[in-house]
Amino acid sequence: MSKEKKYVKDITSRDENFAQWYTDVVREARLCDYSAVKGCLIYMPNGYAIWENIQADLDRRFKETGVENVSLPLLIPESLLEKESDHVEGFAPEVAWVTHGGLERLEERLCVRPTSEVLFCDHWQKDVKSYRDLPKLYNQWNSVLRWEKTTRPFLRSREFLWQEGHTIHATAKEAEERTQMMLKVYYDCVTEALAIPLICGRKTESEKFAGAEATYTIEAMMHDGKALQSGTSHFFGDGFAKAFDVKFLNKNNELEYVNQTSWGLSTRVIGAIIMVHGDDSGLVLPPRIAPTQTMIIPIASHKNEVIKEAEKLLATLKEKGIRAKADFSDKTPGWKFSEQEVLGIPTRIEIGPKEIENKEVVVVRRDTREKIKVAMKDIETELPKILETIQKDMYNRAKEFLDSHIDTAVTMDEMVKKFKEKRGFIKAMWCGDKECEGEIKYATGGASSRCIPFEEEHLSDHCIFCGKKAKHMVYFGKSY
RNA sequence: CGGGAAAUGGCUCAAUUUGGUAGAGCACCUGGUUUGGGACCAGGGGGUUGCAGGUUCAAAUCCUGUUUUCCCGACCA
Repeated sequence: MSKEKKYVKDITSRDENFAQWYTDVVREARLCDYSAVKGCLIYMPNGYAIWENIQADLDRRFKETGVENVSLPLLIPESLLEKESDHVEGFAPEVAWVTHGGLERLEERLCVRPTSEVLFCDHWQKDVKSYRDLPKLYNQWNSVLRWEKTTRPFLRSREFLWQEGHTIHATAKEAEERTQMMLKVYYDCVTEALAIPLICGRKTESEKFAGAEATYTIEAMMHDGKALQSGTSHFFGDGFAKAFDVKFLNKNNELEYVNQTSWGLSTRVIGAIIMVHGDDSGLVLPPRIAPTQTMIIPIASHKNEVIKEAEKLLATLKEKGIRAKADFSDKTPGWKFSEQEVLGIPTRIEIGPKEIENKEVVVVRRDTREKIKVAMKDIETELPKILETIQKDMYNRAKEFLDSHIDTAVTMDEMVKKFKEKRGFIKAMWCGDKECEGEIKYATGGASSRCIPFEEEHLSDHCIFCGKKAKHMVYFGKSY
């Protein structure tokens, strides 16, 4: 990988300085720009279009499970935020406040939503009367604000775009099922559309969401071996319902509290796409969510014949539903090749006098740079196949990377040594104690528990830190 | 939030050490020649140096504050 030929200048080598490489790719691919306020991003067309495609894919999946979209306000009165104590405690350090309306000081300050559980509860408290009103399966696409200290484009910003789903149910069982169902939706979307392999499972007590009974997560591994929590789904039981008095009459005419869930996935996954698939030439986008799937590059584009053929090709591909563009500018072909690569466009099609003569085109894959000659008449059926192959190959390569960077450890010495020598995750047994979790993090220089997988392996009988009886197998890793 | 670095045209940087009124390459615009891995020639437009104060005859340069960015750490549903 380190010998990888660099076709694009101005991007730091990935293995030389991963953090700088990330920043360079974001800038060179023109995904976002900084604004006057720290941590508040300008999503530029290239970046926003990726998000729109992720939205479209997820939204479709949500609706298939009966979810409806709604829109709740931006502001939350302080008194409302304070109703659920764990929740406030968790979010208090990172909320921003509106204190004035015009020139006058407000009687009660308003927080800019860091998440909207309390707003949904407040609404449902009034709206829900009977078991016939349940379940409510709501989602909103919006942005939220969390006053982070350290910010990085997409990975951790103060304002970020996401969707937050909120549901209430008559029974805990139904809510718990919904929690896992939505995690599965995330898993399917991220693995299928974003070609990012995942591990998933339950968060430990100390890592779960403020106010939740259980938090489930999908975790991806970046190229530097660090974990990125890419989506979470929470089961609340009736904790919020009790705090907000959200009750309904069941069939026996008895008042009961509802059971609640919430789940979110943010523009952070764009960071994951960059760090899982990108290389030293820039972005590499999975075909399914790439805003442009193929860039037609006419060669010797001053020739009428070439332009005419390229235009015909463009029309044919668009007709077929492929997101195709053509670059008819007077830049040189070499420039256009580099541009296609920086932007991560999955394929380019080279078409020049030679191709026209032979009634063929050259398709070049972004991920492997493989050149494929395709007969002109077959391109509309061949290109979709090539795009599908790229999608699969990208997933498989990332999966291979993930699998080969997961190790196991039975003793602390072994774990510390392995974290020092190799990037990635380490599976280990754990007694369930918060203290051991903290000690492991300290001893390894920052590896936290990522999740307790749904299917645990038995590596030993004892907790890796304290040696007491092990309760769970946990994935540990350094994270973003 | 701590430690370090930085902020000069869209980008990368020079001029800062030793104060003297901002320069280059790339990008952009016009015309021409080019066109198979970031083309070439000629001409042109664009910045008072992140912001606010201070010192000085004079500040990109020195001082103070502040904002933003980057790197490392802490924190982070």
